[in-house]
Amino acid sequence: MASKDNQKSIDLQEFLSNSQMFFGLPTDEVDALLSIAQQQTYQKGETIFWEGDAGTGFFLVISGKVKVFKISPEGKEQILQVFGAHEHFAEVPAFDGQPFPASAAALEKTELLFFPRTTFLELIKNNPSLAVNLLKIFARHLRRFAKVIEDLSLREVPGRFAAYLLYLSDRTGNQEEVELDLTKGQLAALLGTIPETLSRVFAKLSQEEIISLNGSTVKLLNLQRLKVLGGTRE
Amino acid sequence: MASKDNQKSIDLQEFLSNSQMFFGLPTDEVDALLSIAQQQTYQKGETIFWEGDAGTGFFLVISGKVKVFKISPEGKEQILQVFGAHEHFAEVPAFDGQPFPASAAALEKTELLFFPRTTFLELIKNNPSLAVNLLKIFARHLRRFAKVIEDLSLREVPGRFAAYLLYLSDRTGNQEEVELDLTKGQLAALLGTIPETLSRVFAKLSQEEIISLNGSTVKLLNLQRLKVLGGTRE
DNA sequence: AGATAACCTTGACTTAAGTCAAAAAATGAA
DNA sequence: TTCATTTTTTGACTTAAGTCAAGGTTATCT
Repeated sequence: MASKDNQKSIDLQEFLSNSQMFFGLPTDEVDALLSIAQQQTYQKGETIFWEGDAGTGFFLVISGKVKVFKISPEGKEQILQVFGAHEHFAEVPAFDGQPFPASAAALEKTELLFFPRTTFLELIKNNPSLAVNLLKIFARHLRRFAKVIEDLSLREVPGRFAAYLLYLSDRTGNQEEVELDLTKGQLAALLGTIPETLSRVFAKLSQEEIISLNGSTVKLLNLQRLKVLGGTRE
Repeated sequence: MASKDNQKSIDLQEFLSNSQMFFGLPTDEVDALLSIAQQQTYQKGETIFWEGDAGTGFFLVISGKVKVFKISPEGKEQILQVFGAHEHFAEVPAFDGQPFPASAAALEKTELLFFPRTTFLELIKNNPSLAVNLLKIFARHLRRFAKVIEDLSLREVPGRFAAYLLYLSDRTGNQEEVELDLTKGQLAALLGTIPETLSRVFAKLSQEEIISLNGSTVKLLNLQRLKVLGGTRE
């Protein structure tokens, strides 16, 4: 019992030290953090917070997957980002104390660590390296968002989809095939479209033998044409 | 002569101290900065940097107006942001040293101060308050970008335009009318559309007597309906 | 002022992508 | 496995917004 608990807390310690946010933080600070952080569990589909709620802190994903999204009055959803294990989200409201700028929900059963804002702010004050970590995180988010804006405004759905496949291929280093980590519906919401449209894009690209689909595995049959579609600018 | 130069440098000192970035910075540091910053002048339409160029520093607008934008291979432009006097841009590449994520050009004759990256990084290291300032700036940009993404994905052009008018009205505190600070073409690029479409939206809203247009002055004839269109959520 | 260029509007047309509805697959719980 | 729920696909249709081209307006420079 006691040893199991101990094991678990050592895991979390590693988790924190390996996260972007707390990288380089002294061990005793990490321990202190852990005693304050609250572990939370969400079931698939459960809401973590709604856009407009008071920004009381930020979250680190221990396991599972979370979407951060905006939703229109008509019910259309735009996923801003998906976060998996070791990643954290809602750093901006935790930093500035303003309401959450978007909503968050669990895409599957998810375990989170919640860090209250006050703890977080004190920690930043006492650890300049944390401020630098946070700056790096914000900088990365800003670059990502700039790309999303570009995609939504300057590219059509097949191009966005192709770019996403190339991104997955790049991440895993596999030029042959990629594994979709989201349902088609969620993927549609991430790419700024709706399931019907994405479905037709799948059909078109399959028919043109640029990709082929087995379950959630996408074979990249024609990287050349995929790159043209995805507009590999480099 | 000498007194004129002196006068000018005092102005710039004030400029720096009043900018978001350098707010609260000790006077001697500001002086040191000024001796390193390079003053630059750009004519209307002139490019300041291109997306992909090495991120060598950031810019503070002394006078004039600058657009930061992305452009598609087909030539469609999406303005990410417009910066006027007292505002600064390209902080992210200055911070992370990666290439500029977008291009920048002068919308009118513009005077800038350029701060080389190296100076900037040293300054951050020695002034924790500067890191906090930068965090605030990044946080604000992230919130803005999240809204832009929402607009592009979940709203149509009339809604975006109405939201923009309401934003101008809010900024100036004038519920009766607002002054457009961009040409229609630039406004179209800011709202993620093209001049023809924006022109038709103007026509439609004028015909429905929601707004009326005199030169660059837009009278807000029906705030109610404008708010419905602009989707004032809260 | 007059001329050149930049910008804006309008019309006719095309097209990407959304809507709605129904059927087909896939998933998961009993 | 079987049934029920959820997800995905497909078809027919609509619509917002882009394209192209022509005219009209406004601004700018000498």
